[in-house]
Amino acid sequence: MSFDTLGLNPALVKAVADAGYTAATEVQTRSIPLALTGADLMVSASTGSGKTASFILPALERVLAARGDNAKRREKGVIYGPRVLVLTPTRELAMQIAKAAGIYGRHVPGLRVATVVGGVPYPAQIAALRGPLDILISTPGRLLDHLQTGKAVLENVEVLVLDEADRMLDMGFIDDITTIADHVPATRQTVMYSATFAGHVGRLAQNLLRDPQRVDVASHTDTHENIEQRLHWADNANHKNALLDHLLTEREMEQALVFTSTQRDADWLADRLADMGHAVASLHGGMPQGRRNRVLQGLRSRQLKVLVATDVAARGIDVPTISHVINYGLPMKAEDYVHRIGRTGRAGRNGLAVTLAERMDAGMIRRIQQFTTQSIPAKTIVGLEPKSPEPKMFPPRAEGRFDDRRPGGGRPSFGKAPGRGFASKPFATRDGAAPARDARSPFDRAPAGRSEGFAKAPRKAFGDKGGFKAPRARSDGYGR
DNA sequence: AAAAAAC
Repeated sequence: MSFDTLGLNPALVKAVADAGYTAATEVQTRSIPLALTGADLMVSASTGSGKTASFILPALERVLAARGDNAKRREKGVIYGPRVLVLTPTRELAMQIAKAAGIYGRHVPGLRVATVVGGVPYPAQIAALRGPLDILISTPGRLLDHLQTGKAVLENVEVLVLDEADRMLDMGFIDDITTIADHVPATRQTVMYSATFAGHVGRLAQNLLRDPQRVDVASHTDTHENIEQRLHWADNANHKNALLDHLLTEREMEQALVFTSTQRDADWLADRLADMGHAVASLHGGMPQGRRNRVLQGLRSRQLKVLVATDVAARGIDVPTISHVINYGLPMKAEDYVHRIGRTGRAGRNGLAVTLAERMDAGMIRRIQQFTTQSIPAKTIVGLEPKSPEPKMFPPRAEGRFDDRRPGGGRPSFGKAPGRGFASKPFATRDGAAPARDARSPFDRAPAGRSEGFAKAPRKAFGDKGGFKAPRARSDGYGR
């Protein structure tokens, strides 16, 4: 559906068109008209579904509608605080949403958007909170800090948006969110986004929302239709490294996001890859915020080809040129796998999500397959086949939608064109391991001409790699 | 046993 039928101000429709979007996504089509009525909303939408615009556009609509009030508000010399407050779990997400607000709000005269997140100096934030403000995007901790010191005023908030509510609860923000919500007028509109509304999130919704409308666009069992998933079994860390290097030097590799399980592994792996000549940096919560910002900027500007990150990057990061997501270390929760792979295949592009697993990871692989009710097809790369037999995997329990969607059995493998699925062998048994070089996939082309180990030719490296320490667990001395 | 987030 087109944006101009959603009831949005032409200034917003124009900004959306300027940004290159023609059609609204499902979550936008369904939630924007509801949001414009002022109703409370519970929205479950998968990552990359255009979620941010679905709450930023109605927020901007409200800002536009209130333009007349602003002169009055500014005159009085009183701190009014924002009209719209958005809470997000991570700092990067907050800044990304702020950027989107700037883009969609470019034709909104005098729009003021501010972010309040941890890890950055206070004075600029305090100044921003004091000035006239339309939209405030914040992580809970720092905002609560400002509330306690009286620097943040939320008594004129009209719209409260909770993005990634399930994640914020996972991170222990329940009390912070409740306290912040207590500072916001009860007459507000509240919009809550979450992958699920079961358990704690549902209870929080009950406490914060009034007669909410529900918009269910996607569940975790839905396929990312434009993301091809693959599994490579590796004998050991050495083998995993060789597979990784192969993937990173594929011709189709535009930019890769490589996930590790720990901060230490992220630094370590980025350091090794830099030594190999990759334009790489790491990203994790243990890094100073300034450097986190620079790294993300390096990824966006495409100075970086490879980003090695912890799950801080699992949600929200929206960089359309990420062609590969590689799970070098598995996530701790199956749910996080779904968020990780959603970092590729964005803005209508195709993406490849490759999981490198050792035998000890078989349990997690099984849980992921169970969670998504899909199996991840196991593949091999010529010259890099695992020497030990693959773990025996059992098919995930097929639930309703799984069968409903593909009556013939099997899942689409890449894109939507017929005949691309692996219809006859939907499960990753040893027999089901398909040849790696499958010419039907855009990611499968002729071998790069190298069968093992890392590339030796030095290429351009990115950023510093200070503070690197080899992890004790890695005594196998791969590579060199 | 991880990561994230306030100082």
